[in-house]
Order: sequence, then C-alpha cells, then structure tokens
Amino acid sequence: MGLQHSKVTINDVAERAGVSAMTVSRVIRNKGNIAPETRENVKRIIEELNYEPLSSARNLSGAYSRTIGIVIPDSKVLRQLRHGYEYEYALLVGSLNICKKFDYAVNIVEMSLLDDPVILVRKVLKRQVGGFIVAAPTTEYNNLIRTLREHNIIFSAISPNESIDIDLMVLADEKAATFNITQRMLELGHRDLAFVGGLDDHRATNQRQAGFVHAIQEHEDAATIRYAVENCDPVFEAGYEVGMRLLSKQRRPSAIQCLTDDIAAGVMSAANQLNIRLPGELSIAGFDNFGLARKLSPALTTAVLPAEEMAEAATLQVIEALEGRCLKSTRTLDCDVITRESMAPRYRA
Amino acid sequence: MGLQHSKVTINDVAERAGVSAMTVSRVIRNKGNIAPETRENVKRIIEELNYEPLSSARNLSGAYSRTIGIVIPDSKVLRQLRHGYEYEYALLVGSLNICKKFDYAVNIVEMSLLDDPVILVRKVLKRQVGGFIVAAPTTEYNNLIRTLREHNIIFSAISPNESIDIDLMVLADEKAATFNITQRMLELGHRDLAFVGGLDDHRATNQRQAGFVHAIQEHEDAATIRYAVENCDPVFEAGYEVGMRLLSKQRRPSAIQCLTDDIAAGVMSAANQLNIRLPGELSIAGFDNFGLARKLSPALTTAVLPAEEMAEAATLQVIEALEGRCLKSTRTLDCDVITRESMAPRYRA
DNA sequence: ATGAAAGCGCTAACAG
DNA sequence: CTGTTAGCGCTTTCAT
Repeated sequence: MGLQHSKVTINDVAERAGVSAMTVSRVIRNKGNIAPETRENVKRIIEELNYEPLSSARNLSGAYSRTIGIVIPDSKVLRQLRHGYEYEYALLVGSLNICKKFDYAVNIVEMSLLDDPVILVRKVLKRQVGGFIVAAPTTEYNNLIRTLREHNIIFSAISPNESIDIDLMVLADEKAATFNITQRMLELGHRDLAFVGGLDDHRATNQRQAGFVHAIQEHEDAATIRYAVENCDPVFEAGYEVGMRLLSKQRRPSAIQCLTDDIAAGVMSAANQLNIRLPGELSIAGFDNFGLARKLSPALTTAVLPAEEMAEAATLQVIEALEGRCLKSTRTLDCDVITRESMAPRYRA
Repeated sequence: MGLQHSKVTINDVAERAGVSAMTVSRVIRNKGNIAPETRENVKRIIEELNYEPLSSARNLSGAYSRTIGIVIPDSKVLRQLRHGYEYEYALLVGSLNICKKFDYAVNIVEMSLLDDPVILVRKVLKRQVGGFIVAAPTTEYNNLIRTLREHNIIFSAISPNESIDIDLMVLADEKAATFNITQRMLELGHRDLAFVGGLDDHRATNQRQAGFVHAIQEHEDAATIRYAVENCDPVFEAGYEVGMRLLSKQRRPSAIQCLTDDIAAGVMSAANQLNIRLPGELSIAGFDNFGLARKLSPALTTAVLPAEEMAEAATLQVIEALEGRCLKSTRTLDCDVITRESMAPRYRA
C-alpha cells in the first residue's frame, strides 16, 4: 500500500554510518557521551536518509511517552452550551504549536461530568499520553483533578479556581482587564452600571467581576454610582434574557460589562429589540475576543483572553515536568483590552 | 510515577483465562473462529482486569495503523484569514466522534501551502497515521492531493473542487440551499439582488453562486430581475468593503445572499454604518451557521454547512477503506436552511 | 565512547 | 478452533 512510513529504520542509519543502532539512538536523544565526529556523521546520515524515529517503537520500548492529552468538555456539552468552539480550538492550536517544536503529539480527550475520571484516565494513558492539560471549564471537574493528583500524573491547569493547590498552572490577569474597562466607562460619565454573567466558583467569574467592582469602589464618586451584578450562564441566550430584564426597567444601566462576548451579543440583541441605540444610549463591553467581538455592530470593546498563549505555556510546563526539569510553576499572562465602537459617553436625554 | 497505563497486558488476560495470548488477540479484534464459550470467558476476564490494548504495541506489530490524520490549514493561515476556528473544530469533533466508536485516534496535521507535502506526509506517516481526511480549503493544495494519490495513501476529501477524481469524497448540497434562500427572497418581492463572496475554483463558491443564479434564472420574472455577483475573500473585512461599495450606490440591492456568515456580518456592519435598516431596507442571508449567525442582530437567516457530520462521514469512509471494506464512495449531505430575522419583504419607500 | 543482548506488548504466519 | 514462533523499531541494561 504505497508509501508506508518510509521504512528507514535506526538500523539503516547505523549501518550506513558504520556504528551501532545504540549510537544512533544516543545521537537522536542527545544522551550519553558521543565523540563529536561520530555525532556529526550520524546526523548527516539521518538527514540523507530522511530518517524519523517511529513513535510507537519509542513508546513501546519504555521511554517516557511523548504525547500530551488535552482535556476538553465533551462536544455534546459544548453543543449544549452553544458558545462555539473558538476557545477550544485556540487551546488546541497553542498546544500544537509547542508540541510541534518539541516533537510531541497532542491527544484530545473529551470528557463530560458523567465520565468516571479513573476509567477515562486509564484509557487515555493506554494511548501513551504522558501528561495532561486541563483547561477551564474542565478544571471544575473536581474528581478529574483529584484522580490526576492521587496518581501523580503530570498535568497543568489553565485557569483553575483558587481553592485547590496545583503544581502547574497558567492564569490570566482577567481582573486587571475588567478593571480597566470599567474605569473607562466611569470616565465616560456612566454612573449606572451592570455586570452580566457569572458562574459560582469559576475563576473567570471571580476575577472579571472583581475587576468591575473594584473599579467602581475605587472611584472618587463611588458613593453615587449604582451598579448591579447579575449571574447567568456564559451564553448568548442568557445574555439576551438578562438584557431584556435589565433594559426594560424604568431606570436602566447606561453601561454594561459582560462576562463574555457571547453574553454581550445577547445583551446587544436585547437592546436592538428594545430600540435602544448602541452605543449612544448604552455602552457595552465583553470579554474573550474570539472572533465574534469585531463582527458585531457596533464592534465590541473587549478584553483578550489569550487562550492560545495560555495553552502554549501550559504545554511547555507539562513538557518541562515530563522531562524532569521543572515540577512546579505558575504563569500569569496579561489580557489586553481592545477598544472598538461599543462604548460612548453617557447619553443625556 | 504513579498510575502508568495499568500494566495489564494481553498475557495477563491470557494466563487468567487459561488460553494463549493469540486467542485473546483474536477476541479483541473479532477475528478468526473462536468457540463462543472461550470468547465469553475471555471477554469477562478483560472486563475484570480492565484490560486495554496498548496502541503502540498494536501499531508496531504490523497491524494497520489505527490513527487518522486530519489536514487543516496551519493556524498561522487561519489567523490570517481571521474567520475563527469554528469550522475546523467542528471537523475535528466529527472525526473524533467516529474514531472513538471504532477505537481509532485522531492526529491533527497542520499544513500551509509552503509545506512540502512529501516531507509532511512522510513525517506524519511516521506517527502511524494510516489514512487522511483532507478538508476544504486544504483540498485546494493540489500537490498534497497529488502526493497522496501517487503514493496510494487512503484519504477522504471534504468538499474538493470538481476537477479531480477522488476515491473517497464527502460533499454537501450547497447549491440547493442557496437556491431555496434566493427563491424565498424573490417571493418576498426582491428584484434587485446581489451575491457577495467567492474564490475561484472552490467548490463552495461554485455551488453557492450557482444556486443563487439558478433561482433567479428560473423565476417567471427573470427578465426584470437585476443581480450582481461580487467575488471576495470569505472574511468579515471583505464583506464590509464590498458591502460599503454596493450599498453606497444610488441603486442598491434590496437583498444580498452572502457566501458565508462572516461576509454577511461584514455587510451588516456596512449597512449599519450607512444607516440602512435591517431587515426593513435590506434583507441578508449567509451560509455556514457556525454560531455567529444567531448572535448577530437581526439574527441571520442562513444555510447549515454540516461540517461535523461531513467529517463523520469522511472518517467512516477512511476507516472502511483502511479495513479493506470499501475503497470508493461519495456521500452528499443536505444543507438545511435556518430562517431567522434577517429577511423581510421588499421595502417600498 | 561504543556495542550486544534482551525485551517492551502485540499480531502475522504458520502449524496442528 | 487454538497455540507457537518470530519479529515490528526502539531503548534499557550491562559490558567493554
């Protein structure tokens, strides 16, 4: 069946180079002492023959496994949330970026709350997965985290909530971003604000809401500022519903910070429905910046959740840990604010 | 290091069941003749011991490889197009769905036009990939397709253009969908239409434009209907630009069918900019339905590109071919039309 | 600094 | 219907 993997084995390289397979193996892995000339020679032959080690053989022979599992909610769950796949693919791409560089493979592990993590993890380890990336919201699957820790399996958590202590973590400074946006809203003269969206215990919720509240509390006119915080699922429909409720009130907010861009889109849809002009009569900001934000009209001011970079960092952590270089580390990335057209000075009728 | 893959091997199962490893192997693969009682017994022991075959060992032992590579444009390319990752993740999910069922693995193969397909394919085959899914737009990477065919590598193409003859293909009836939508626009009284978006030779372009044109040509008032077809990249920005141009004209279309939802969002943004009311003064429809469509205001009427199902079908084809059951097949899926609020009767000033 | 031998867990090919 | 033998391509361990 044609071009199978080109069948050049380590032995072919060894033979041609006039050394043993073992020497070639050492060159590949940069391990053990090899005479510089031997090394150069072997390397040349590898190039010439276009040799690539066969991953299965490596794995089988007891080497540590060169594949990383990335845990993502089951697509059925995602479809239910219906918030699209942008975040998940960004994570994947980030992981892939690093894995390509270090010659690791990525294995997607879909998981729902119904799955028994012990069984799942065992299954996945059979696929030769050496370490895991656990990204929010699967960081909330407490028994997954517990299983991983109990069995001393290497994993990095992306945006876990604060309560558990985890060796490898990647966070984003989401609080600073909403703080900045809210401050800007206050500068624009808004004195009646709302925050829409949030799920208990999620890091994103805690951080983003905290930035919003802080900006208000720190303001010189803090006492005169009205604000509300409305929890709801991070999806369009929930944003629409809360938006309709909030904006139908006699005294409605003139600026709304949303937990996510999806929610913001829902609120915008509600505003349109109620004939509230954007951004003239209502300023809105979101969070995430996964493509949707700039496609809305008016284009949405939002904070960037650097999902791809976060996954890159997490993947790097796992590889470092797998190779025994660094077993504990936390990285925090910034969330840039992108100013578009959805915020305007307070409207005075 | 804790729970490695649980170290239960085929031999453990064989010993406990009082048979040879070979018999266990046969049970696992449902191959060869096994006495029903033996089979049941072995199955029970497998359950008891929680045995899972180790993929690397299977691959190494010369069995056909149980992993499928899905070729997707390099993330750098995708980022440039900036049309989000919804389509790519949907493909992945579809592939994953089937692979899980048949116990295959998925391997993402990122590729740009700059990559040498021979080198890339060789590399990937080394990762034990047995067959490929090539999804538009990578179906346009002609030398990829050529390489795959020359080397007799099994692959299924999702939405390839018509010119090449390919053994395994999955298509969508995109033409029928735009035909239906356009027909609906005509029923709503529109007589000045436009189609925005398209890239030469892409199947999506040909199909979607053809449906649009056909609906017009078949209409009883065909002679009196004005229409334009504007090619442009399938991205928001291009839609915005074309939209600005088209809608600034003295005599502007009252209904626009766009190649993609992204383009439609761009056109909607242009309309907003020009203070053209939607859908009252301008009806719009898109194509794809990847999450964006329903988050726009007004929510966008569009056709569903069933990316996930297409990937499922393609994956099934590759597995069937890999296992020697069916080497040639074409499947065509329907594109449903989803009616939302972006189309209205022609406005008469 | 290099090599030889053994084996990872599985299945193909051949018995019987 | 079942078992035996051999070997996939690599790395580990132990020699030298």
